[in-house]
Amino acid sequence: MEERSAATGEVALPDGRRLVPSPGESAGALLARWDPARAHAMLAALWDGRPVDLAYVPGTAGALAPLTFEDRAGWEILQHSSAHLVAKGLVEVIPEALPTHGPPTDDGFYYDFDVRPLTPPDLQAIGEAMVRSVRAKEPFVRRELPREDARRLFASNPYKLRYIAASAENEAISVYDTGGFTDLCRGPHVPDTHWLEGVHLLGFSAVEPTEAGGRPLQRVRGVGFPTREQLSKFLKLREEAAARDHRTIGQRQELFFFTEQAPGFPFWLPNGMVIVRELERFVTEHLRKAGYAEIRTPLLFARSIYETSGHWEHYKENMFLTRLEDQEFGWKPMNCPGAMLIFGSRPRSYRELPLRLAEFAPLHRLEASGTLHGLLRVRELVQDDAHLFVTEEQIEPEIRVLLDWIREACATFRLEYSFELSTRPASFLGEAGDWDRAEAILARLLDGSGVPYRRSAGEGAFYGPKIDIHLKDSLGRPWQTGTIQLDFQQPRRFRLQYQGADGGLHTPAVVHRTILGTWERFVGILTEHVGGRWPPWLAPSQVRVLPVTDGQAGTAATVAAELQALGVRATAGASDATLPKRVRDAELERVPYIVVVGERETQDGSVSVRVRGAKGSRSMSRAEFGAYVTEKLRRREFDP
RNA sequence: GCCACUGUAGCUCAGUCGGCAGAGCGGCUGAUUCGUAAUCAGCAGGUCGGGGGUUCAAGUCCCUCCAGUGGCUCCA
Repeated sequence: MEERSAATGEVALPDGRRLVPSPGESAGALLARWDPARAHAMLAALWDGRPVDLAYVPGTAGALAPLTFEDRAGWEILQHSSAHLVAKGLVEVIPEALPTHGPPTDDGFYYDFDVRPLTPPDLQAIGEAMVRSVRAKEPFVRRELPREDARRLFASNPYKLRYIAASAENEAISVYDTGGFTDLCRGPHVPDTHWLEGVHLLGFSAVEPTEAGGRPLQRVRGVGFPTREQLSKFLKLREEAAARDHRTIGQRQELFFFTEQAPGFPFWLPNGMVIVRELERFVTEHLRKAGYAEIRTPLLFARSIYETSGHWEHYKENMFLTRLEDQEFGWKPMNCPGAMLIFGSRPRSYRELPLRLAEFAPLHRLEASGTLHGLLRVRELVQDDAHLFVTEEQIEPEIRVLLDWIREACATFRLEYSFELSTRPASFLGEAGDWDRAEAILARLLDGSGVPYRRSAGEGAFYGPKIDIHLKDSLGRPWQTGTIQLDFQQPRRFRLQYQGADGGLHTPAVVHRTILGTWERFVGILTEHVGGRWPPWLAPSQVRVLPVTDGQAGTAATVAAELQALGVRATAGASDATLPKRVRDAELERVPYIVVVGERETQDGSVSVRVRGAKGSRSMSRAEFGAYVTEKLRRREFDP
């Protein structure tokens, strides 16, 4: 806590200095007096921990601190001010538009309007209006109004009236004027529109109406920077991110493709399949060590199975259904029913627990057409799935192992991840008490793991709470991959039992879990993460052996064959183009190792190796190179 | 599913006012035999997303369906 000065009107600053404001001196003026060198970067202030405008005049003693774009709070203020600028521009272009609200988000801001559907020319015109406002350097001026005046001011805007009605009786109603545009707002704001020089509109879309029966609102999204240089940097980063898009790389590297005739159903091409199989091997090796057994269960089940599992009631809309001889069947959207049936197929003993059953089967989910997104959201997918049938005591140690394994796996891929704890949804199976218990267990495990996590109330699966792992794509959008779900409901519904040491019959708990999630989404994320530069162990083509001329075609074939015998994916290239051209092709393919053999190498049994990402080439013996590569592959090293 | 936008050669894209469908890359053929990010020449390749309409004439205008993109909703 900031120490309050006893002396009336004395203002404490972050470095411990105290200043006495002259009458009417604003926070901005005080801060400029305190630190003139940094004054230009200050866009707002904290007064006793509360964000205020620089124009705010502190009447009493208190603590004052500057806010800049570098501070999260300052960043948000600039985003929010940018939203105001959008509203000003949009109302200039479409005077009958009703602004609703325009908050900052994780990565920018938006402003929602009740207005006819927008068009690209609208956006263009709005942008131009915003630029005019920025050039005019219009100040954000705060006014506080009596409620009645505020109601009159916004009489034509029911959304703003609702905010006024919802605000606390004792709260001042404040509005901000910006070059003739007035918006209801708590503030604070940047001093003037010139601060918004680096604002950039990202697009617009319809959003669901805030209330039933209302018409959809139009959302304009954007991001703000205090300077054009910072905006340019951002745009450049985005451009680079677009080049890493897995859909682009997947096409270039021939990893997968989609066709209009099967929307949302990926075709894995030979190169992509190499990656999937390597990932499968990576996970399967772990399963063997960690005491899992593998199973294979049907892709189709009669409706009654889903009625038992609860999917019929809670997931039917997302299922592909089909009729077989007058009976309704559904393609399985998850592997759990099959695992439940196997557990229940004969009497079980506590000695068999924990029973860990893994199944990598194709799953079908009828995702809405508008949500499909390359490999990141598909309708047919394969999870690295397993179900752990456990006693109550085994829950914690089993999940702890899973959390460790997730950390280890992410380290292998150098992926940054975050955990999310999702709790009981509105539509759930079983008793609230079971849920509380399960949620408490997961929370305790996460707390104990020391990894920060987010809590999402109401986001759990219908049968239990879960810990989700989130990975981000190249544009920073988060995607759920791995998941750990604790389920007391399905075992009960399937009447699963085991005989305990006490001779009695007990119902096991089930941990549903995936580590990488699905091959589809994981390969998609990983493609963007590595930008198509696959770690050698995953690279579809690991070594390209190039002869300098036809004369060394035999040498190239021999070298490639030697490497293949070591289990390396090596191919000998032809000499159908100039060497620089063939090197270029292999570089663009992101092959980790390009080996050149010419006359010299043929003579002395060496190879000239070009390692992806390294400058130049180096010479080594064939045996040395073979050992080098196989060691890289064995250790699953990230860099070649 | 909702809103907006987009769909032309394998890929990236041009195609003006409605008037003969184009380029680069890739592919194929030939020449070149090349020392670490593009050798040269020639050739092939198109139901202009599908269907319907307007028109003497449609890649271009209108309707409709499909798919994709960005959001929303939903979710691994």
